[in-house]
Amino acid sequence: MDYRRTYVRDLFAATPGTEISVFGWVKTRRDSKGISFVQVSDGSCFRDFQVVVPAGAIPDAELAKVSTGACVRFDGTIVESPAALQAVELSATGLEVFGEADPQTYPLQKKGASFEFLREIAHLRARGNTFGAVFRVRAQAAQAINEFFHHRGFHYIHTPIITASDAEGAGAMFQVTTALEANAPLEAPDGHFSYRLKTVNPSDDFFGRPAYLTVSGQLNAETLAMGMTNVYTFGPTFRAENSSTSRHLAEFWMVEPEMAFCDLEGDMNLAEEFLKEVIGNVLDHCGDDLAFFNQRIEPQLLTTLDHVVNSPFERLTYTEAVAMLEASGENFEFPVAWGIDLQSEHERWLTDVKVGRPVILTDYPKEIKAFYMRANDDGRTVRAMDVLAPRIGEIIGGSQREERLGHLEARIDEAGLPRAAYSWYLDLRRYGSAPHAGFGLGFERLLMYITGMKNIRDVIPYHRTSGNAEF
RNA sequence: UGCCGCAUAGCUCAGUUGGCAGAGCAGCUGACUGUUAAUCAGCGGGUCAUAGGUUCGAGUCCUAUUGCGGCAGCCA
Repeated sequence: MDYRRTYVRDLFAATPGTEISVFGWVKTRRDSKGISFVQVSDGSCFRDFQVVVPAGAIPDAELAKVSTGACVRFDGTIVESPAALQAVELSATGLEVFGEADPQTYPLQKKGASFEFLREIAHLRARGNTFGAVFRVRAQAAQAINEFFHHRGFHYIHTPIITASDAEGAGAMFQVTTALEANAPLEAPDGHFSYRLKTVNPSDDFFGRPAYLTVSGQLNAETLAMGMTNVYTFGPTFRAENSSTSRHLAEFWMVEPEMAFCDLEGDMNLAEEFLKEVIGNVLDHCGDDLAFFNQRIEPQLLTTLDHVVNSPFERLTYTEAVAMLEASGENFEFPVAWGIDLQSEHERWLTDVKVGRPVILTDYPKEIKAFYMRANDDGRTVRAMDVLAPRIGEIIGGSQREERLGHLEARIDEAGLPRAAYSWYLDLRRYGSAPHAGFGLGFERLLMYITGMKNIRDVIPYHRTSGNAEF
């Protein structure tokens, strides 16, 4: 056995008469008198391949093991199929069952299960249509992201997962420590365990100081952009927010480009090109998977994605957006006024009702944005941008960074943050500072947009949320 | 964290005013020479989430707990 063999995705174009083997997992078996049909899937593509077992070709006792979920190899000959749904099929002469799946206990069935139930058996859900498609699209989108940046001369960098910056302002953080130890074994019979404190002195902790899981690679990425010009990170990110919504995870993947010699217009141009190219790439490479999502998950999916790829994004300032919301006549739960942070309902009205495609909002009030965003001359707004997408809301958040030392120090002071903790970040402005900009894109939110999946927990193999670290 | 909703067979769900626990699919047994979530016949399958309470009687009403989901906040 070797990875170099013919996969299911290639079998549909196999020449009749070819002797070949099909490796995979059984979706269904249909029996008629003297003949059986077995659908075999190996995850290489959306479709599964039909194997025909003629009368007497395989002993009944062996064929009986071929049930939904079993792992098998069928040997045989490619033949033209007399039926309409496939051009060719495998006429089986031999069978090896690698692993049976007891039909009495195997939890998956050919009829659909709810996504909530499948989350409980996440270790088995990659075998189904939906999650096979989700994870193929995920792989293709990740590939497309790397290609997008590679073709534009961006360097792929790796920023630290563990950080000592404790005040980046991007959200609650997970502390990383060896000072705490679980007392009882995790498999304690009563299911309870407690913690023991090994030290109360930070200097005795592993890093000699408080340390956390990163909430953003941006500040580190800026340091590499100030020397390599165009860089990006693509890696895991952590938020300890106790948020239980369909679009938040405690562990998620984020794409963060950072560009020297770039302003907010350049940043917006990159974000728009990025979304169009990555979505276009997935449209080109995952047609069967997207057709499935369009048919079973989100009826307008393909229309929407084509529209995104082919039409310009709407660009509005925060001030213009607030004026539109105020003139909308809508009765919002949270009233609109200049200076407020836009609520989900406001963003949804702008994207889904007013514009109908992605919207880029810029120049937010400085009070509701992070300290590192570049101040505008009006004294009250900053060069921030959010890309809002219909259905899912904010998908990208970015800004032109404050490159002027004095302005940045003032903002750090205003925010009540300790300058000393940012000495290395301030050094970038002290020595050879440059105008620069970048953004962060939530990879899972992009996948929700591309697949039409409604819950972010269903576009990542194993979701981590508050109260859930299963598998 | 707040508000709301849900919890009945392996899965998806019905269950009327409080009165014998139901269906489809899956499973098992059989039928059918080419099926496409095959079809047809038969069979088995339940601590109605947990703990209390009201009642002659609770899947159904009340309380608490647990789990799951939705929305909001936080954000990507």
